[in-house]
Formats: sequence, C-alpha cells, structure tokens
Amino acid sequence: MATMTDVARRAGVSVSTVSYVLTGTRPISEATRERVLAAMAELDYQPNAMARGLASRRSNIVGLLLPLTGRGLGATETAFVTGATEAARQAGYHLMLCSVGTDDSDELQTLATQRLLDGFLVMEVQLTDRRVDLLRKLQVPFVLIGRTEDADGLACVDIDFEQTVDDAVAHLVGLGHRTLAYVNHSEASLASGYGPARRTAAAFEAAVRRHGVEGLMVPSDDTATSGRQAIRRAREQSPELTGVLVMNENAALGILTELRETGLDVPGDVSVVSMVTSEVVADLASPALTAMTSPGAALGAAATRALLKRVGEHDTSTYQELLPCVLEIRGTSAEARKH
Amino acid sequence: MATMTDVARRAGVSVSTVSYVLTGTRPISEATRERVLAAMAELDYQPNAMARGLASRRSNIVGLLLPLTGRGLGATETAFVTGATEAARQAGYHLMLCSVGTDDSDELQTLATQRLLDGFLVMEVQLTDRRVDLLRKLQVPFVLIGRTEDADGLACVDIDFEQTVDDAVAHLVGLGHRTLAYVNHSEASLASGYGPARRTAAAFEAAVRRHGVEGLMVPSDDTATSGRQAIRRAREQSPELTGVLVMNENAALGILTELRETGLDVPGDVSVVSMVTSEVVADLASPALTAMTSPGAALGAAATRALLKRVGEHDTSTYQELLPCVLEIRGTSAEARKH
DNA sequence: ACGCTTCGTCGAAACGCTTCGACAAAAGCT
DNA sequence: AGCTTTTGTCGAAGCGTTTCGACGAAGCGT
Repeated sequence: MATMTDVARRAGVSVSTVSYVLTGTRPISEATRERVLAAMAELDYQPNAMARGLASRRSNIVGLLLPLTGRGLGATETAFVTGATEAARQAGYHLMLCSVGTDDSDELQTLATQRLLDGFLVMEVQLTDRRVDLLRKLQVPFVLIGRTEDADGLACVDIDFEQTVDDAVAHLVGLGHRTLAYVNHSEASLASGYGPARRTAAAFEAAVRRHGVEGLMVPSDDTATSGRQAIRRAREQSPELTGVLVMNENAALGILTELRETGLDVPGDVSVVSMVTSEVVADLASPALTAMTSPGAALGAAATRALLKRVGEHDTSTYQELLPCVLEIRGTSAEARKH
Repeated sequence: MATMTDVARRAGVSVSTVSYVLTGTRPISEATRERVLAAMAELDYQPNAMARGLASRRSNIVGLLLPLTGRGLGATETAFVTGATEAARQAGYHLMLCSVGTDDSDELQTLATQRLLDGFLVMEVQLTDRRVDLLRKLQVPFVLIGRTEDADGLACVDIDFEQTVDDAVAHLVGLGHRTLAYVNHSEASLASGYGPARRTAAAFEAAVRRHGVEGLMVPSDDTATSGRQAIRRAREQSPELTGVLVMNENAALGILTELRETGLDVPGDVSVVSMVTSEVVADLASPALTAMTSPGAALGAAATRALLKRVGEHDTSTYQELLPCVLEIRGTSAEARKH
C-alpha cells in the first residue's frame, strides 16, 4: 500500500505539496500537479481514510440514527435511506447505519463523542425527543427527519402532511364525495403525540371544514385486520360515507378487502385514497390504490444535503423543508355515485 | 474533549498504561486499572475512533455492499440489513451502507483500498460476480450473501433453497395435491443465471420427481400483473393444477387476485404457497398467505458473525452456512378437493 | 543468596495524513 | 529601480492512538 511519502518521493516534491494537490487547500502550479497526479496513478495511491480523518478531524461519514425495532422498514423508510446514501455518496461522504433506540442516550453519546461521525441524520423523531437535546448539547451537526414539538433552532426535513391531506381531500371532494372518513394511525400513537398522526388529524379536520363536507376520523393499527375493523366502525357511525382516506398501507389493503367482502364495489361505491404510500404497495392491491406517494428518496437526499451544508460551513441556523406527497390516481377512486 | 494523555496525567500513569487498560493487550495491576478507569469516568473520556483506527489498522467498521437500484428494498433484504447491523453492534462493530453497483469495480476498489473498512458483506451476489474477484485480489475479508457459481475458497451465507422448495412441495403433496405449478422468477433472471432462480428450478424438478407428482414451472416478473398472467398460462397448460408454489411476493398477490376473479376459491380449489416471503406481506393478502418465511435477520446476523471471525483471526477458510425458510401455514393452503 | 523468568510499567517510535509558518521567486505597484 | 504582494513550495509540528523494547521489582527454584 503506497503512502503519501511514496508519492512525494516519486514526484520529487514534499509530502505537503502532495497533500495540497489532493485537497486543493493551497495553489499548486500546473506542472507539479501533473507530476504528482502521475505519481499517484503509477503507484495506485489511495489516501488512508483513518489518517486523513485523524489529521483533519473529519471522517466524511455521517450517521443515520434509525431505531431498528425488528419489525422491519417500510418502503418509505427504505427509500429514504436509499436517497440519503446516494446523496452522501455524490458529495464524497459515506453513510453509517446506527441502530440506536430513541431513548438510548448512552449509546448515542458514545457514538457522538467517538469522533467517528461528522453529523447525524435522525429518523423516527418523536414530538419530544431526547436525542435532539443530547445532540444539541454535544454540539454535533444533525438534521431531523420529522419534527419535534418545538422546531426552533433545529434543522428538519419532513413530509408536508397538511398539504398532503388537503390535496387528498380536495381530490375526493372534487369527485363529488360529501362524506369522508380518515383512517389514521393507532389511538396509542395519537395519544403519545406522534407527529404525523397529530398533524394529519388536525389537517383533516381543517380540510373538511374548508370544503364544507362531513368528516369522521377513526384510528387503526398498521395491520390489515385492524384496517378492516376501522372501516366497519366508520360505516356504522356514518353509513352514507363514500370517501376514505387512510394513513397506513396495511390498513388500506385491509379496508379494500373488507369493503369487497361486504359487497361494496371500489371505486364504484366507495373511493379509497391511501396516504404516504409507496408505489410497490399501491400496485399490490387490485385495483391498484390511488395514493399520495411519499417522497422518500427526495426527503433522504434533501436531509443529507442540509446536513452536509451544516457540517461544512458550521451552519447552525434554523432550517425547515417540507415536501408533500404527490397524488397518483390509480384504480380506487372515482366519481361519487349520483343519487 | 479529553484525550488519553489527560487520562494518563490524571491517573498518574503513562499513556501506554492507559492504552493497555483499554485494550487489555498487556497485564495491568488491579490497583492502577481502577485508578485509570476512575480518571476516565471523571473526564468523560472516549477514545478517538480515528486515532485508534490509524494506529491499530482497524476501523471496527464493516461495509455492506448493497446495490441500491432505486426500486427499494424488500422486506427480506431489510430484515437482513437489520440483523447484520444488530449483530455488528453487539460485537462492537459498526455497519456502513455502501451503495456500489455490482459491476462498479472502480468504486469498490477505492472503497476497499481506503482502509476505512475492515471487511465486507456482499449482497445481491451474481453467479459470477466481479466484486468477488476484486475483493479476493485485494485480500480484504468478505462474506457473500448468496453464492457464486464456484464457491470454493469463499465464505457464503445463503438461503437453503433446495430444502425450502422441498419442504414446500412436501407440504402440498401432504395435503393431497398431485399437480403442482412453480411460478419462478422471470425468464430473464433464469437466463442470466440468477442463483435463486436456477437453484429453485432444479430443486422443484427434483422434489416433484421424488414425490411422484406432476410439476410445471412458469416464469414471472415481480409484479402482481405478471403473476396473474403466469397463473393463467399455467392453468392453460395444466388445467388439473391444484397446488401453486410461487417465488416472489408481488406475483403471489397477483395470483390470488386472478384465481378469485376466475371464480376459483383459495384454498378450496387451489392452494398457494409463497416462498421467501416476509410475514408483513403474507398478512397483506386475504386470506393470509401460507408462506415459507425467509430467515432475513438470522441470515444477516450469521453473515456478520462469519465476517467478524475472518477479520479478527485472519481466517480465510471456505465456509458455508445455509438456512432454510420456515413454513408458516396460514390461509391459502388446504386439503386438495376429493373427486 | 543466586540467577531466572514473569509482572507491571514507561518512553518513544510509529501510523499516514493536514496544516501552519517560513521563505525564495515571480509579479505588481509607484 | 525599490518596495510590497502574491504564488508555489518546503519542513516540521501536530492529530490521538497502539505497540515495541526496555527495565526495575517481585516471585521462583535450588
């Protein structure tokens, strides 16, 4: 393995000159630059990442804080990770997966103090999140995927839930539906103050009022079975219901099954719009789900860019970027039946 | 940020003594060890990962070579990643996600030569894989998830496809099915020599022969639509077909839809067993899919353990570990109809 | 009491890079 | 022409560890 000293000797310059060629920190004449580059090529030189990191106090690695609960990642999260990895790579950075629980402060502190990582991308952000306080105290650059209660002084990238819900409701109302149900996340997450659940709940209420239609919200777990129960409950409470907005994918599929088995046609009798849904899952259903496709990869890329900017420029300003899900009309939404 | 020098001064010993306490490389008396540990605690000392890496030529990071194609990761892959991350963490290692294309030798070479990673986990292994040759040439420890054509001298961890197919066929035959179809991966992947496709094809043929039943194989892309076409084709060729084994999840859901719309009952008329399927996806269907659940997390953990062993002990022997998928009987398989 | 090994510790030399101050040489001003 | 900048390069001092050789102090067998 060739080192910088080898390159310097071969090119007949000092090591510092080689370093300047590599980093561009100081001007180097065209002639010697070429000699150095040639020497590197001949020796198959690759800078040693550890040595570089030690000397420059930069690892060029960012950590992705992702509590791996064991139940796996959904398509949205996966897309996010993919997008982030790709964006990091393009900027010459690497992404390290850090499976640290949301409340495992010790583990996170170790990780952040080791000087192995230049910054953090924080996923699965709670409304009040201990990791945020810790990272802030430690003065480590970080960007949240999601938002805390008070986002002041923080950098966040998140789905624009308000816009997304509003677009979905507008779509259904535009098709003539006058009585809507929103199948949200579970009661538990609503109670614990889970951001997306809270925000969409509020947004749904606002949208419904603004459009002057009836709206009913019911909670559901993220399983097909729970989705079936939810839609049954919704139809009991409000039998004239023709438009359904549903937060999570598995519940959405359960709802389709339940409606079909009740003898109702989708989208003939009832229209269903799924939120924050990936294309893959949408196509699993038959007919394919009309859905608000989550901008997973775009979010990941945006978050990474924001983080790298903070790392590079010691930027520490408040920053917020919200991306809406985009409506993909497929087979489960149609004009409301006239009566 | 406290350094080792600070700790040494505080404990009244030399830096090397501190280092020995930390690494256990040389014996240290109980008394000074305690003094050193106390000093560390008082100073909130954390070893600097870069310095340690430079001096010891070990980063304690392993790379996960995962071509992120943009179409996202399935549940099995995700579980794998999760399992690997967790296993690495428990051994004091970290996992770095490396999105490197299967034929991007330059990128991989850079990565491996940088001395940033102690070893590699290689996913999406092709039957003949250029990455394998490169890593071998570079003398970097690595473990494959999957198998190449010639696995001699390599370390591989993979699904035991032969066993899995055999178990699935045995399940269907045990229920009285005498004519089976196997909906495999696409024609293209079969032609390109994709391992799982080839291996399951051979295993299916063998199992069918061994059990003395009829078997037909049809290819399908990994989409619901393609699954529907595949089952239609299979029933044309072999109308008395009552048992279906299907390789990929999306196709499996398509098959259920197609059968239902043809007026056939599952599992009353036809039994369907899905292979290498995660629980989440299995539950999406109604009735839930009887499936061979892939041991994603276990595979990831096994691969990581194997890799760390090689890294630590400069072990370079041939190694192979195969884990079968386990049969989860749910709602899509039942006794064959008597006639 | 004598050498001999074992134990516990120290000092110093790596590890391979970045970065700072210094300094000729070249270039830009009046 | 003389003076100040700017440009291009060098040497050396870190960065915070690990690791190796050395060495005094114990512990052992005889």
